Amino acid sequence: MNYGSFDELIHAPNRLMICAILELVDEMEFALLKDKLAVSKSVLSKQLKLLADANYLEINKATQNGRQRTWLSLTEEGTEAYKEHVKALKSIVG
Amino acid sequence: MNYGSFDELIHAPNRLMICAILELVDEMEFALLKDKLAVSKSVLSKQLKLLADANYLEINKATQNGRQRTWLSLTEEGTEAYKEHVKALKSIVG
DNA sequence: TATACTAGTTTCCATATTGGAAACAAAAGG
DNA sequence: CCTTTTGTTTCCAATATGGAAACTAGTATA
Repeated sequence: MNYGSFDELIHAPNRLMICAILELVDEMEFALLKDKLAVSKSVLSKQLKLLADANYLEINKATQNGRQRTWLSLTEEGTEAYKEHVKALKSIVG
Repeated sequence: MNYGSFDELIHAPNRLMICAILELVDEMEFALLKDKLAVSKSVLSKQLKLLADANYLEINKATQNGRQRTWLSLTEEGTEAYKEHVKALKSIVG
């Protein structure tokens, strides 16, 4: 039986939300994610960097119709870590 | 539909474990809980105080067979808050 | 080209959290 | 008394968190 692996990096409220959202929608724009979380852009940027540094998150920048956009998505490693963390959570809270 | 109420006090890893354990077993001794969490007594004492200050935890001291023992248990308010937090978690992680 | 705007990033700073060791307190036993 | 047991509180260092402001890069506009 696999009880999952508790991941403190993912557990923090904002980062848990980020992972949960990105796992569902596969990818999302910075600005939209910022609105969903209701945090400042500096805070979001820093939380994203933490996830990216752990190879949990991919940050893709592109220009569309003259607008700069940043797309976020979990890497495979990030998705796996998130799923493991969810397992761990479930084994804790039942 | 009730999505629960995310509770940062409960969410922190050690405190989440404390609540999860106490919700299951109803009450537990300080020393045993300390072993389960694998933290120092000062750390456990402080986390317990935080929960107690929020009226989430009851701390009962008694002397049994000449030994001082401290029993921990969630209050009704604590149990309720924990359950709400678990709901919130589940609504986040699916 | 100069200026302004958009979209994030990084710096700065203040506050909060976390953790263990050590000092302390209280109760019980010898 | 002195010691042991069982937590609590203090002390101190390390990390985390958050927003505002400064900064950067790309794009648009005059």
